[in-house]
Amino acid sequence: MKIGELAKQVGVTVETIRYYENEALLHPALRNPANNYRRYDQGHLERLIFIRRCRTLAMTHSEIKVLLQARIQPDASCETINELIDEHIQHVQARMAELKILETQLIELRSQCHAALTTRDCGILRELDHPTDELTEAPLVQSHVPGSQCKTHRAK
Amino acid sequence: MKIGELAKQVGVTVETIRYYENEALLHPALRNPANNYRRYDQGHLERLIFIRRCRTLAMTHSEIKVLLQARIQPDASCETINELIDEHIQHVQARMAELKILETQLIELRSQCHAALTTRDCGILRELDHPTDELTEAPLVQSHVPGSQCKTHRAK
DNA sequence: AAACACCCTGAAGTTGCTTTAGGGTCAAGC
DNA sequence: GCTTGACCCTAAAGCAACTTCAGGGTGTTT
Repeated sequence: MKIGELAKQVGVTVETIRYYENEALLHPALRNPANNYRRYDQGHLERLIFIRRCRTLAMTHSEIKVLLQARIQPDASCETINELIDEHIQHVQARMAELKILETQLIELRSQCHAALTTRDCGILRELDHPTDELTEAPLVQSHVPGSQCKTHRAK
Repeated sequence: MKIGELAKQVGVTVETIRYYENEALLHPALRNPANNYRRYDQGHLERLIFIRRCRTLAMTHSEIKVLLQARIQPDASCETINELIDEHIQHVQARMAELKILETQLIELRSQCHAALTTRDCGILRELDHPTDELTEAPLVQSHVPGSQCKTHRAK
């Protein structure tokens, strides 16, 4: 099948597929010598689905590469896989803990101003300017809580 | 003071300070004509601390610009600020909800394999290959739960 | 005068894609 | 035979918030 059809079946854009080939997540497709179009088979399809499932689980490309490697070595031990997933769970949990702290701080901050005053009297700005306490030694967290704005582009 | 001292006082790297100037978060510093070194005053220091406090609350640069703007307009209404913080809190909460789902899925996945088997028999790979159920329509979440690996580079 | 800490600029790297620019291919309809 | 529109190709740039690198001055000490 051609790249567009593969994209539709898996629910990604063709750009993503080409990108994965560049990243060596997908094996380079065979090309139709006549027009240089990529040609995909069932193996590509299954591998791409696997990759996408890993991505929905928020794994990085390098993590996915480890799993892909394990996937084609049926006699190897799966200990690596277990460890990878365990670590990944810990990442997620650590991240949630950070966000929980962040939420608490933001709610506290928000409570400093309820009425619509002038900025001169706004407790929020005041707090940001002259931190009273707990916000002081917070972990520096990734901006704007990435992921929440994620677009889940599906091929149309 | 010179850039290195400012960096030390606030706890960021000098690169970050120069970057903020480029981003127009910080006003361009005056330069020492003799050697072109940047020269900072108390105003810069306070503004930088303000920015860093916003960053620890995971605000984006554009959000911070709004707050910085409000900060120097004491007679304006602070409604914008309240709305900004409210939206920001919602982002954080949405992100946490996503991660909670992710965690559930990962734990479920992990439960497929307890012993160290060969990959051939590993329930995790099997699950990733042939999704049984719930993982199927998950939201696509940012990779590797960004922020958890954050280094909080402090000037030394 | 060498050593070392500190300053400068500009560009590239990070992550996982998306978007843009510029250009071929192919099937259908006129 | 030619246009139209859908689909394919590559390479490069953009996004966020920095970090890192390359290459080169400055300033103080020994």
